[in-house]
Amino acid sequence: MANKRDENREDLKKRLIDAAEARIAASGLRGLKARDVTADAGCALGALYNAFEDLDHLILHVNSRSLARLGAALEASVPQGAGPKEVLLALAQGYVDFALGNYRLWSALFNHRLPEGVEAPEWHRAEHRVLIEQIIRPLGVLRADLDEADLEQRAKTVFAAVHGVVYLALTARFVGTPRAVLPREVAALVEAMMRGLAVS
Amino acid sequence: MANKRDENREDLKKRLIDAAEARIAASGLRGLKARDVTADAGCALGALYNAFEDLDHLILHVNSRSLARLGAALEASVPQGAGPKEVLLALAQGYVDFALGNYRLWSALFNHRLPEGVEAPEWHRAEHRVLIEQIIRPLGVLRADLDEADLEQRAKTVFAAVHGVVYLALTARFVGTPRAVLPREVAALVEAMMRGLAVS
DNA sequence: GATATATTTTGAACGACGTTCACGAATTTT
DNA sequence: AAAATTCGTGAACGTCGTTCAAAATATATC
Repeated sequence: MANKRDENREDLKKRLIDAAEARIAASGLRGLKARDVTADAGCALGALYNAFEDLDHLILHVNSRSLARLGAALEASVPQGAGPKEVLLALAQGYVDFALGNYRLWSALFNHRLPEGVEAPEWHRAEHRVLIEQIIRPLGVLRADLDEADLEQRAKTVFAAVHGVVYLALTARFVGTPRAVLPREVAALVEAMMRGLAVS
Repeated sequence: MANKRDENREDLKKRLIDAAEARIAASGLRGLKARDVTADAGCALGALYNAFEDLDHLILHVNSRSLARLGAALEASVPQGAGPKEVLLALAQGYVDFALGNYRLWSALFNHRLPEGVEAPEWHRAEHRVLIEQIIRPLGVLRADLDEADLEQRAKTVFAAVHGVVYLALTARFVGTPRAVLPREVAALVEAMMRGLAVS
């Protein structure tokens, strides 16, 4: 059997991702240290570089999990048999709730940067589709005139607008919305966008 | 005269900020190294810590300059004697242009983080007002029903929404809008927001 | 203007960090 | 069971931000 190796390998990877996820959730991307993670995972410092290309790629795997959880949370937040406006409002509030409830992991999703010139692997880029996937259908109902490509582009814009409000509220201490009024402001934004979109 | 000291001090500070600004503009926040900056400024490594509390506070001063330039750019982008909608559209496009034309300095504005628990000084937080200052008046015309506090809050939301689209387009390679369609999408967003806002 | 005092400049040294690598242990193949 | 391959190990390296004692310079005092 040539798979004791693979088993151990996969097991180590999982332990490392678990440990990294816990560290990020507890103290943010900045609090993630190779020595801590490997100690938590019960392996030597160098073993990390056997399992992953480097620390950045370990973070990519943590972010991969977060995107899956976010996708599931958004799906669960959509009410059954509701109109497009209710769906979009519910998605936005679901996004706010996820960001508030998983602040450091959500923040790692958008604050992590690979070194200049290094591109994220395609499998990871594809995972970001959950961010706009659920927006497309209800938006398509409001904007039956747009073709598929324009619709997808407009969904990205709608997501980015909501994300911008949430992001500045939670991470940029300067022009940010206080947390208490964040749900209200996001709702106002989505409602305004929908009213505006539906007409044109 | 007790000010040869102060003169030298201010001169060194200026040289350090100049050097840091050039380094950030050339290679981003990540490319900013204490040894490079002090070499560029023509002083010893330790002198940086005499002039500023640490590297983070030097970056704060670079960001301070960027905010001033951004404020001036936004002011210049507003057409004379135009209606509120034209003003808001022009401000948004001015913001896009500034971000595109000063990418790394603009990006430093939002990607720089102080260590956990350290707050930016009040003078610097106040400088961020340029981001919403010009939005308030035209928005107040569209929403005469809002009181001052709500108006300011709504202006932050409008800024954050536009910023979100620009930010994801320029820095998040995943769900980002291609640069070519960014002006169009920002215009669509602002128009939709205004139509929606004007009604409610 | 000379001496004393206060401040600043200097760069070697420190500790933290990500990453590498030669070696020994473990696993797979023959 | 021996040979070959792969993996785990942790000391060592280079880079970084930051500190600090000594040297240099500026100010204050007479």
